Amino acid sequence: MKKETVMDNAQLLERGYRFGQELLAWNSHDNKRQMPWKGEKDPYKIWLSEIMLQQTRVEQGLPYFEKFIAAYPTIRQLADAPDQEVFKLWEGLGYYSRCRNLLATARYIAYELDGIFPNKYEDILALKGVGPYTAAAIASFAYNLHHAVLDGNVYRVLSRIHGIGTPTDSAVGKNLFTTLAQAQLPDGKAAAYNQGIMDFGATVCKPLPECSTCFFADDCVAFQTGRQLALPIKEKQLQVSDRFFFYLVLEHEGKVAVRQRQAKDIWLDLFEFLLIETPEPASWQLVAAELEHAWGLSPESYQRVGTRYVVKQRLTHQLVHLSFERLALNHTIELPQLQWADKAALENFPFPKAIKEYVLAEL
DNA sequence: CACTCGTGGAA
DNA sequence: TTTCCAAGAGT
Repeated sequence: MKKETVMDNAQLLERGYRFGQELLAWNSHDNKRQMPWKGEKDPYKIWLSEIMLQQTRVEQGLPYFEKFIAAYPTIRQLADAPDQEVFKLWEGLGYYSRCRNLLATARYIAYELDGIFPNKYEDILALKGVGPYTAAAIASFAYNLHHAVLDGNVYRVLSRIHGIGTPTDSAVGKNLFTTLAQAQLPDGKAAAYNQGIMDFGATVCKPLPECSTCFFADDCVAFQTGRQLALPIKEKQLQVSDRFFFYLVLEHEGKVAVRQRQAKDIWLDLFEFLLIETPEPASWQLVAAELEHAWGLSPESYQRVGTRYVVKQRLTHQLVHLSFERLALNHTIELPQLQWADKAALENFPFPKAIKEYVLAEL
């Protein structure tokens, strides 16, 4: 009901049309933002860049894009790469399910679709790791199909120019802005408009906006009513919980024991050391007891070497407290999913950022 | 569908 | 220091 109330507003639609025309002019003459994939028509490169930029700043994702294109110039080369090699290239970029889905989709296109990237919106949307935003981005940039992108920039721009206070992180808000974004997409200009509105949101209509340089300030409802800093509205506040990871870095004859995370949890598919997780900060006594109880490692079977290494890693919903303790074993042991790697070979394993930093600093 | 999945930079 | 949030998607 609310959606129709807004969409039936002729004033809003007219404002949206005017914004589209002025945005296209701005994009042609005043948009100075440059990115290596801008104007790119190779769907592989567009797809790769869009996956990498999900919830990721351009400056952070750009070096990864360059690395991937250098290593895998074509989608078939990506499809043929070993998992661990690709994860190693993705290491540090975060949201590692993107990497898993990237590989699955590359192999699907290379071998099920004979290397031909889909060119219909519904087929693009069906790809693993591709949602409404990425499908619209690929469809418009590669094929100029009439699909409007809706990302954080677009939410911000639309909520401000129209003065819409409906929370963008609500179901109602998502439907409303999806409909509105599509409704004001200029005919035949999907690629330029989509690129323009995201650049506009990133360089002018930023969280802290530069309204004095904005071409639309005179028509912007938020600016005219002094609400540009209050929009968009988000209603949900995220909860951050503490977790305590105690890593036992087992060493024997120049080798280190590592294993791959397999649970549906943070850092799925990445590597780590033998882990004891506790609900509260753990004392060495507690860890030593667990070490003996769970894996039969008595205090006589190892020596503590080096110093305790402690670090905190903040994730979106968690604050992980990591402790590392090096243990030199008298005898090697066999544990499920545990593999002994040469220290020099650790650089081939993809680790979470905090563990990689530990490896570089201490091993 | 509410919740979860990293990391880095800015305010 | 803490908080926000950035070219979102999967479940």
